[in-house]
Amino acid sequence: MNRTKASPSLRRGRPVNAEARAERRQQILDAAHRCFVRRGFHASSTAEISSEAGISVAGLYQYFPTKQDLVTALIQHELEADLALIQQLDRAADLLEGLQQVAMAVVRDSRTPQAAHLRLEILAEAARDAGTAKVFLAAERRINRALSRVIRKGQEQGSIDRDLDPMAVAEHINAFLDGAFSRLTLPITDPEAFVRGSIELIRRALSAKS
Amino acid sequence: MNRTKASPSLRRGRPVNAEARAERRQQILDAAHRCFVRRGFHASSTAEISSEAGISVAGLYQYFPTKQDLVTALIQHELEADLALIQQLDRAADLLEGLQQVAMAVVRDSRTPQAAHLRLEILAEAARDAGTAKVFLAAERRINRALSRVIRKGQEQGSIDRDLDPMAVAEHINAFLDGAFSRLTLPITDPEAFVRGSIELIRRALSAKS
Amino acid sequence: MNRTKASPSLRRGRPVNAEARAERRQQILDAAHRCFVRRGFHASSTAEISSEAGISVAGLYQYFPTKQDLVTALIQHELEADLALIQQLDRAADLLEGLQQVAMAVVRDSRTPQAAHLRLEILAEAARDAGTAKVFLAAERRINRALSRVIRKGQEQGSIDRDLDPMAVAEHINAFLDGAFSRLTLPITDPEAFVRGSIELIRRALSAKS
Amino acid sequence: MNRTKASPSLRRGRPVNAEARAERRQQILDAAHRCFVRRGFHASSTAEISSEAGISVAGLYQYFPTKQDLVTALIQHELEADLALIQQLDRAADLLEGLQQVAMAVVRDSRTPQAAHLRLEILAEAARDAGTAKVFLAAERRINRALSRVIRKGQEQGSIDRDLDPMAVAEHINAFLDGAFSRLTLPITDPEAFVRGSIELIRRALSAKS
DNA sequence: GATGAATGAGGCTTCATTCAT
DNA sequence: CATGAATGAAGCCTCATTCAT
Repeated sequence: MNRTKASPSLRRGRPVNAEARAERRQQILDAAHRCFVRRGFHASSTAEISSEAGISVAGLYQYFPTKQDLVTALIQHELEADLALIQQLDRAADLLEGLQQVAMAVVRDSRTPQAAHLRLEILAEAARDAGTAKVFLAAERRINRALSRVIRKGQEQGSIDRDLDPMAVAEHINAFLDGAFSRLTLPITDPEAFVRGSIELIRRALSAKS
Repeated sequence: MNRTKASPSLRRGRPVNAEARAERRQQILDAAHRCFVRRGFHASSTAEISSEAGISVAGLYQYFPTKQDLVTALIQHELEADLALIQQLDRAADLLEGLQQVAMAVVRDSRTPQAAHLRLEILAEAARDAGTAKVFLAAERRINRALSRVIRKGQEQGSIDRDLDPMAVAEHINAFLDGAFSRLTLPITDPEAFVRGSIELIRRALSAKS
Repeated sequence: MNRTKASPSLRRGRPVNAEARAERRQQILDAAHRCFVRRGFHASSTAEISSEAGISVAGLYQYFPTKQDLVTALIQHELEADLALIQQLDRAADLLEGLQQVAMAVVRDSRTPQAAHLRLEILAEAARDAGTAKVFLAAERRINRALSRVIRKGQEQGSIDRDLDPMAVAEHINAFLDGAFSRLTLPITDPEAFVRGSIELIRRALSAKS
Repeated sequence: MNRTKASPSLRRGRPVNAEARAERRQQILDAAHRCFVRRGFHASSTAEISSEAGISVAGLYQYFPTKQDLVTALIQHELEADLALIQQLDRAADLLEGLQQVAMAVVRDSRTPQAAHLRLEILAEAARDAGTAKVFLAAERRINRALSRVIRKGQEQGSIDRDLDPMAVAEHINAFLDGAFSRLTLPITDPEAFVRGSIELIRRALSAKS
């Protein structure tokens, strides 16, 4: 009866296959990523995802008790990747320079249209589902805080207008970038030029008046 | 030549009631709007939509031969409403003033969160489906042209920097506004302040340097 | 209330549009024929049939109160055509010669595969539905009687064995021909040779022993 | 090379129970058989079939991914049974004697009207659907080859005319028997006498001239 | 008489999920 | 732990049929 849960205290060290488990979990998340990017959250079936992950459907349910849980986990995973991206800006001397560099790297990445699509799916899911909205806003706050730190640095250097409220500006830039990003899902003529223009407008908006 | 259409007065049987048909069609689109806003395109079933429209499922299919057709029609309808919104700017003396006014009116409208959600669904659907992307881009071009006209007016008045390319700026503003708009689907503290901030940043980006 | 049926005695001669009605009816039967041949009875929808007939669906229901009625009418029509075919044999001097001629004419007709398909649909429908079976057997009896007359003529001429029972032979030939006919629906190599062989075997079966 | 299939004993999870699967599959085919005989292929719904098989509709789809696949499988199953029937003739010393015996056994079997009905459904489906036609013709060829072997044996014994082409005769007999068989779906007076007459005619057609 | 408009019932198929092995 | 097997509920769509015009 209590065999499966028997005396965890008797197990020394970390559970035997925690590593393999985490690996499998990631494998599923990757497969889900590919599926969601291809067809969206709702149009991707558990069968499709598990097949893409090279696992049985029932197996999937041992890692995510619900499809919604899988969706949520993937969203969280994705949002963390976004945070990592923003944190790259910290390394750049100048916010706008850094933004430019990161943005150009992103726009040149062939996987960006898919990433942009996924971002839209996430925004839409947050609009539909209050739970997702909460998760999204929590991640958003961390990102904005990171971004505002870089902005403040820019203000100290003088490249960004000191009158601007760093946190508010962070929120707006974030939103703006989402808008610009959403265009990268579409077959537009010159994505690179488009992104360059976006960055340039942001620069104009933030730069200290003479 | 006109044999098949000759003498419509001779047409036997019950005449087509174009008016009632158009009305019913709109009634369905309205119901679909409500459903799509509530749950998104894919999670809304034809049963749900037709029930909301006060019609049978089979009846729905006399107006839209496919669920995707209904989705597309609704998207087109929505995009046209967006165009109308942009055209309101023409009436304002100044682009930025006009933008401010329209934006404030929008943010105060209680239906805006839903409209914003629908906008996200449309963007996501465009990312998924090439046909929708085409429809979207076509509408986008019309909107951008209208917006660029207003921008040019601003440049002539001197309120907008003459070095900026009106069409490119229109594209970016449009994208930026989408990003800002997407935040209105979320339970943020002060939407009005947020939008005001967005407009202010756009003003800074566009305004002629002293 | 009794307007539609009002005083038929007051109408002189035949009802006003009996002719037009019969024409329309035939027009529908022809359309149904084309549809049934293409997809069978059950897979052909009233919408498809009426569209093929250039009429509204509701219009169809004024001529055939039920789809099954239409099917039955078409079966009857088809069976009568079969009877007419058999009666052509009467004109030939010799049964086997006549059979040969009719069969060759049939096998060379490009519409024969379709006719053969329809014949199979009719047989299958008769196997499913007792009502159709009755209709079918009634027509069969008339055909067999006609055929047996020709056979008797052949016996009198000496070309057919006098020991054979004309009616029984008619039944068997009829069934045999159905079997041979059913092969003409399939993409076989040389239909004409096949039919020739069939007739030849029948000839051997019937011919008087030396 | 055999990496993916390596060491089946290492396969994790519940092992496939091939036996139970085959049994269930047959159980479904039997149920489908009953339904198809009752109402034909197109009028039998998946709900009806699965209910008759004591399985859920979704369960049905684990064994046959499509209704058409089920139909095709059943057709194939049926055609193989026909082949087995023909192969019984091999055991008889004389073709015509054997034919007589098999035919009498068939006509006395109470399930024959149903089998005959199914045969008609198959022929009709082959006329409708090119894929089925191909399957049908392939089976037909095997049957004809088996039949022609028996015929050749008859020719060697002298009971069958040596001038006849065994393969051609096989084709015709097969077709003729289909025609005769089709009559067994109908409420005719004396099926046994009818079949006896059919065999007698075939005997006359094949027997060596004195 | 003929058509447009509407609909309940039902068709095939897929889904997320469970459970014994 | 992982899989095979099963399923109720639901999804989209089509059908034969009716009825007001």
